[in-house]
Amino acid sequence: MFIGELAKKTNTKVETIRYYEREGILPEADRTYGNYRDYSSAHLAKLTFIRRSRDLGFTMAQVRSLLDLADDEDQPCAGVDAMARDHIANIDRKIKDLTLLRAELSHLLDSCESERIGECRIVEALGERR
Amino acid sequence: MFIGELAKKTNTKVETIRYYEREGILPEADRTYGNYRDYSSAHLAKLTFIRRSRDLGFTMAQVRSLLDLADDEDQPCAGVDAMARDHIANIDRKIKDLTLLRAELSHLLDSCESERIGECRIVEALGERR
DNA sequence: ATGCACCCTGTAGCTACTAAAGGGTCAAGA
DNA sequence: TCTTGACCCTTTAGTAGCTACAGGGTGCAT
Repeated sequence: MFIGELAKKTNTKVETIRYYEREGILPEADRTYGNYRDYSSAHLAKLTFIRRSRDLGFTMAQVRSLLDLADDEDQPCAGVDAMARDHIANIDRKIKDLTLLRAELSHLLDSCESERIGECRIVEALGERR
Repeated sequence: MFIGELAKKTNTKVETIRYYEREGILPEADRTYGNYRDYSSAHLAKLTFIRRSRDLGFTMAQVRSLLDLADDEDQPCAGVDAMARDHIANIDRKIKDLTLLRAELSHLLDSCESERIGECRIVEALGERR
């Protein structure tokens, strides 16, 4: 299968696939006589894994670790489990920060009732030293 | 005031301040005889505004718009108000996405009870068939 | 005069792609 | 057979928002 087909099947841009190859996260494909990359179903599986993981918010470094862990069949599941837990903790932190942010912004909005920027509380509040 | 002091007061890295100047978002400072940047309290106020806005998750482009809006004292507050509302909508989207993500990951975790990676449901679920 | 903290410019690196320039390959249709 | 058009190739540079050097100069206290 050529790169365009693989791209379609995994919902990935062609350039991104070549980028993954350059980065060494996706193994190099065989080449046809005309120098086209020729992918196997193993490539399809691995790229699917990578994309799913990235979609879930894992960084490239984390995906690399996941792939390393997954490559050793006899390793305990615990490593993968730990990474997932860690990632959930990160997500929780982000959600908390965003929620605080939202409250602050919405508070600012409540205080914006004047007609001119000169009296705008939002502008004031953003420039104040705290 | 020299750049180091401004950096301390605004909790900003020195390099970041110079970057803001290069980007044209913070006006150039006067220079001393020895070519040191010499900042005024107007710079302090503007940088504080920029940093607060960035902390609230506004992009550089948005901060630029906010500054433009704020610079015209007679403009109605509505522009700033609209940007804040828009930003809140973005934040709500992000929170929603992260919450979904968290649910998915936590679901994966529940299914991880085997001893070996070979049977790890997380790895399977992510796309790797072994 | 010497040490040290601070400042300067310029350049390159980071993440995870994305785009574009300038070309080659291949199958189908006229 | 020739041409068209979709696909592929490599290389390079761009994105956001900083951050980190390298290789120097400045200013002040001892």
